[in-house]
Amino acid sequence: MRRGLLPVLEGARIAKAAVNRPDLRWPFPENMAERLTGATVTALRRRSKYILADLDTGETLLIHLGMSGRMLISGNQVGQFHHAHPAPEKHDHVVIETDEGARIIFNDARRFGAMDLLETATQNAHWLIRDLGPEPLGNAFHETHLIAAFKGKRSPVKSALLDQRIVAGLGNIYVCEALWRAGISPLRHAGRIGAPRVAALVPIIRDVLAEAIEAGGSSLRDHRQANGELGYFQHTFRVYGREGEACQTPECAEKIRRKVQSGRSSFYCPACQR
DNA sequence: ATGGGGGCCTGCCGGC
DNA sequence: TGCCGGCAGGCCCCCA
Repeated sequence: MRRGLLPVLEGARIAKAAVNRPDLRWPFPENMAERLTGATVTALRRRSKYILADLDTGETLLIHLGMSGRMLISGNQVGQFHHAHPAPEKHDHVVIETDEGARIIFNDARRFGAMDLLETATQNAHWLIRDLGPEPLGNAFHETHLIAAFKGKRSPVKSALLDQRIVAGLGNIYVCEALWRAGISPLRHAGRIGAPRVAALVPIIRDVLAEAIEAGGSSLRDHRQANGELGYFQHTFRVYGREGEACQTPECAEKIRRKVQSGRSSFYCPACQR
C-alpha cells in the first residue's frame, strides 16, 4: 500500500480532506480534516502494518487498514495515465485530495481500521507504535532475536508469530505460509522448538513477505492494493484457505487441515508440519 | 505475568 | 427468495 500511495502522496500538498464520520475503531483526533488540509506530505513510511505520512506541520498521519480497509486512488498519478474518480461508495470514510488532482479514498466496511495524528518528533512513543517488535525485513530481526523471544514461551508458535511485540507486521496468512515452509506445526509451543528450526524460520519469513510484496499483496475479497488492482500473492498460498486440498509437498499424501487457534484459523499439513 | 477468548463491525456465502 | 450461521486480512481488553 505504501508503494501504491508513494507517487501520489509523497511531496504532495493536501488540498482538501473530508472526514465523513467521527471514528473508525477509535475516534478520529480532534479537527483531523483541518489539521490535514494544507499540509504537505514530506515522507511516506511504514512501520509494521501502519502507514505513516510525515507532514510539514510537525504531525504524522497514521493509517491502519484493519481487516477490510482499502485505499482507492484516482485522478492524476505521477507518471501514469489519468483515472476518473469513482462514484462514492458506502463506507468511504475519509477522502483526501492533493494539489495535483489525485484523490485517495479510505473505505472500510468493518471499521477495524484506524487513523490518528501523532507528533512527528515523539511518534515512537505512541501507544500503537511503542511496543512493536523488529521489522521482519530489517536487520534487527535475526536468528538470535527469535530464539530469545521463543525461549520459555508456552504459547503456540502460531500465536507467538502473530504477537506484534515479537516481530512486527506478520498477519494470519503469512504466519500460516511461513510455518508450512518451515515444517513447523502451528500447534507447537514456541519454547519447545529447537534453536536450528527457529533460526530457519527467519529467512523463510523474509522470503514469504518479500514474495508477497513483490506480487502486490494478498488481496482477498474486497481488499485491494493501493492502486485498486487485485494482488496476486493469493494465488501462491500453499496452505491458507486450502482446507481439504492436497498438501503441496512432493510425495506428501496428506490433506490440509484447518484448526482454530485463539480465534484465528490455522491452515497446516499434519504430516509435514511437526 | 502470560495466554486465551470475547468483542468490535459489516458483508458474503452456503445451506435450508 | 429469505433467513441464519459461519467466516473473514487485526488487535485491544478483560479475565483466569
